[in-house]
Amino acid sequence: MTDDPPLRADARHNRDKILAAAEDIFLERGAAVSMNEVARHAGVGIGTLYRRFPTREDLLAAAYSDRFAAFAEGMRLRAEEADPLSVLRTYLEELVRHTVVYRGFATSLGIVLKTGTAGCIATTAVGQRLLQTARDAGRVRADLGFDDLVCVATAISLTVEQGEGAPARIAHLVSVFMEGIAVRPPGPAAS
Amino acid sequence: MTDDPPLRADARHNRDKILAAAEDIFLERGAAVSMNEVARHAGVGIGTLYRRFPTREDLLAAAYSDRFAAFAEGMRLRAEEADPLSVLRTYLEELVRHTVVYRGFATSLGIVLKTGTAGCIATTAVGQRLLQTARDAGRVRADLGFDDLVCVATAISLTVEQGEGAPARIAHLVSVFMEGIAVRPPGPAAS
DNA sequence: TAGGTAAGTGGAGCAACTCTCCACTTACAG
DNA sequence: CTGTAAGTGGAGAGTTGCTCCACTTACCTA
Repeated sequence: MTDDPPLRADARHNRDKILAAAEDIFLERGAAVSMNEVARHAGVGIGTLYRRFPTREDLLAAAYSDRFAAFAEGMRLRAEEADPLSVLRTYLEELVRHTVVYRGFATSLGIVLKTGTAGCIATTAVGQRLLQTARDAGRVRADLGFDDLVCVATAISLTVEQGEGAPARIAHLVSVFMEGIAVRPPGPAAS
Repeated sequence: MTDDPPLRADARHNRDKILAAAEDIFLERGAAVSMNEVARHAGVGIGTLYRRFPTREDLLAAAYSDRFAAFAEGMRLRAEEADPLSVLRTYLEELVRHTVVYRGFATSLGIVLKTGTAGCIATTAVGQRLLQTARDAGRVRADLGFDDLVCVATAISLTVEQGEGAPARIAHLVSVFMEGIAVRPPGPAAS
C-alpha cells in the first residue's frame, strides 16, 4: 500500500539495532517495557526510536512481523486440508501460542494486527480465508466474523498469561470455543 | 475473612465520597481514568484515596460491589430452576452486561473478582454453584471450570466494548460459546 | 468538659513514563 | 567536493502512580 522512500544506510542500520534490541527485551521483560529502555538497550536516542516507530504497537508489530509471516505461510499451506474445522482450530491455537511469547502482548493483539505490517496482513488474510472456507462448507456458524476470532485469541492469551500451566490450557480453552460449553445432545454421530 | 476495625466517622464519609466520585467518573471516562482525577473529583487528597484503596482494582471492586451483590442475589434465587443451562446462559449474559458498564473494565474482571469484596465473593460463589449444578446434570462439559467462564465473559466484554450495537451482540456471543462454533450435525432434534 | 492519642488527612515531591522539538550531524547525489 | 535532505540524540514539558509525613480531628476516658 504505502511504499515509503528507501532508508538511508545509517537509518536502516539503526532500525535493525532497534528491532534486535526490542526482540531481546520484550522476550525478557514483557511487551510493556518502557520505550526509553528499548532505546537505551539498542544504543540509539529516544528520538530515533520514535521517529521510526511512532507507537508501541508499531514497534511490536515490526518485532512480530517475521514470526507472523512464517505462521501465516504455514497456515496457508494447510488451507486446503479436508477438515476446515481442524485447520481453524490449529490456527487459533497457534495464534495464541505466538501471542503469549511476549508477556503482556495479548491486550495489543487486535491493534497490532491492524498496523499493516507484512506479517500482520498475511496473518489476517489467511485467518479470514480459513474462516470463509469453513463457513462455505457449512461447518461454522454463518454469523461468525474474523474479529470474533481475534477476540477469542485475546481473551485466551490474557487468561493463559496470568494463570499458570500454559500449553494444555490453550488447547482446552480453544476447544471450549470450538465445541461450546454445552454437552452435545446424544444423536447419531455424524462424521 | 479479614474483619478490619471499624472506620472513624470522617473516614467513612470520605470513603463514600470517593466511591460516589469513582462511580461517576468511571461511567463517564472509563476504568482507566487517573487516580489523581478520581481524588480531585471526590474532593479528597490523593493520599486519602490510596490509603483506602491501595490499587486501582481495589477501587474498581469496591465501586462494583453493590452491583455485583445484587446480581449475585438475583442469580441465587434462580439457581433451582429446571433448566441449568438456561440459568448459566443468563448468568453469563448478565455478567457481561455488568462488565461493560465501565469501558475498559473487561481486562480487570479476572483480577477484580479475586479482590474479596462482598459482591465479588457472592458473584464467584453463585457462578461456581450454577456451574456445578449444570455439570452434575451432565449438561455441561466436565472439564469446564469457573475460570473458563470468567475467561469467556472477558472475551465477550472485550469485543462488545470495541464494537458497536451492544445488547444483541452480547446475546449472540454468549450463544456462540454456549452452543459452540461448529454447526450441529443434523440429527433428530433433541429438546 | 477537657485532654490525650490513635486514626485520618492532604499534598508536596520523587521516580518513571510518553512523546515533542530542534540544534546538530551525516550520507550521498550531482 | 559540496549542498542539502535525511537522520540523530537528548533536553525538557507534561502525565502518571505512589510514598511519606507534618498536621488535624474524632472519639474514648476520666
